[in-house]
Amino acid sequence: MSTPHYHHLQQYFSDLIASQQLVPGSKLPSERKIGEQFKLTRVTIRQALKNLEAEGLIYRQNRRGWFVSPAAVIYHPASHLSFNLYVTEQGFSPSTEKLAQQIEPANERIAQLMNIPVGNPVLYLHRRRYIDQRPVLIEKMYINQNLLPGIEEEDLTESLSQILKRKYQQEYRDMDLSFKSTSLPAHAANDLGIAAGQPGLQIERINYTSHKQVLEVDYEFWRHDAVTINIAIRD
Amino acid sequence: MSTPHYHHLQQYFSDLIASQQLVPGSKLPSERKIGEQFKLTRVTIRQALKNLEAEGLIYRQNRRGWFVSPAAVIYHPASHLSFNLYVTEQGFSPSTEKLAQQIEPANERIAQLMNIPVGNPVLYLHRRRYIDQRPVLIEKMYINQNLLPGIEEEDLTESLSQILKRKYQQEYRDMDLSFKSTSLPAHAANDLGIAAGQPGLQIERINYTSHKQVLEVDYEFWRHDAVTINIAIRD
DNA sequence: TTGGTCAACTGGTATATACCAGATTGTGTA
DNA sequence: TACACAATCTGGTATATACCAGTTGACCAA
Repeated sequence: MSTPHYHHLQQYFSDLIASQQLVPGSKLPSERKIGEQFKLTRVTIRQALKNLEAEGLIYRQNRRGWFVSPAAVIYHPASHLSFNLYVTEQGFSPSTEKLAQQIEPANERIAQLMNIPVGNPVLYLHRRRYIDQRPVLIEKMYINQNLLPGIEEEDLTESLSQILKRKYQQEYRDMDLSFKSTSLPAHAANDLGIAAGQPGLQIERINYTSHKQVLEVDYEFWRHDAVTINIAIRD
Repeated sequence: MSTPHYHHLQQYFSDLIASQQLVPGSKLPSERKIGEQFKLTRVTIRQALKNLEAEGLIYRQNRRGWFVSPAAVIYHPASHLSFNLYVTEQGFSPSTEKLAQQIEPANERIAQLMNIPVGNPVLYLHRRRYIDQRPVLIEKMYINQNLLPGIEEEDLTESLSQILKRKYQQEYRDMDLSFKSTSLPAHAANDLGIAAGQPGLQIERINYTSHKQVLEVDYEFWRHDAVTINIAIRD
């Protein structure tokens, strides 16, 4: 067994995608069909498909099939551009869905960051964001409502940075970012409609006002194949 | 089948690790042993182990076994600290191995970035870096030797930033960073001694001199469980 | 003590098979 | 035409089994 069978399969689909005989969004044949064609069992085929998934070339929808991944969007956090803006600029179609919005008592971490007592109310916002109808990102944010009175009355499917600018004459400035490549936790995988344990990218983002106060703490859970992060460091 | 069997197994090992009954570096029982204990087949066990691997809790060494992952090191690219420094500061023991060093003709991308003709010589450096004896990172760098005459005579297992400072009175300043969570390409997986297709983090880094010239282009391939990236954006 | 050989052990790859649960599709009825 | 329902298709989970290819450790010979 010089090179394993699944490797040939990987190469086969990889080539089809590279040569655009399979275009983003199109459906692969079912695992059983591929099995007939290549005389391989589903175990072997799934190994190949999972590897392609890890490469970011394909993705699956539960019990619907495997699909070719669209190109990843480039996320440039330092630019302070909103999701809607940078996704649109790159030729994709963004949308946002609010899954939950409520006033919550601050947990320890949030309280410490926002310099408020533990248990004080913060605005919790839970959103799902799409690129071309594909759910790619779950956001869970904690907003310092002391700094943004009345924020909970806004349409929070809108871009937050827009609301900040329009209503509060504030802009995002300093931020702390933390990235970790790891599988998606069950809650995020569920929200994205994918099996738990699939690879993902987790981001923690802390946004500050121009007066060094914590405006918002943001946890993002991305499909790993949906995004590339670019940052320019300028001293 | 309310919750799948592999999920119980995952929880079991996850708990053992969280409660430190299994400490970083220690070996899990073999897949067959686990199978006997839990009356499950290897297929099911491997599903659980692969999920734990994706979470970053365990990793494998080819035909040696599964091991508990050490804590991830925090990489703070904007700090300009060398690998040796930040790894040491976090209580780990770094080491570096030079895999290749040669003068190479610049490819299109490198040439364009460095503003030199395609095919002009650049210094190519290929290193493997370890944390506590575990290979975690493959580096492939292209160095603008026009800006650093004689660089090829230095000990290039050393920190490059040290050499820059000592020999050339230069320091890292501006840089462009690009992150992508994807599986490791075959060459990097090989160099890390792991099976191709395992999850990883790819970084492209372009380092500039204080005069906006490209000093070095760096491709990094990290084990995904070995690193968390932190960046502070300050306008 | 050193070096080599070999058996046992490990994960890696693969076949064949089965049943489950959600998604889709087609059909027949109201 | 609109709806309900059943058949079918899809990936998800799992068993049982087999052989391959590096790794390790024990043992023996030089």
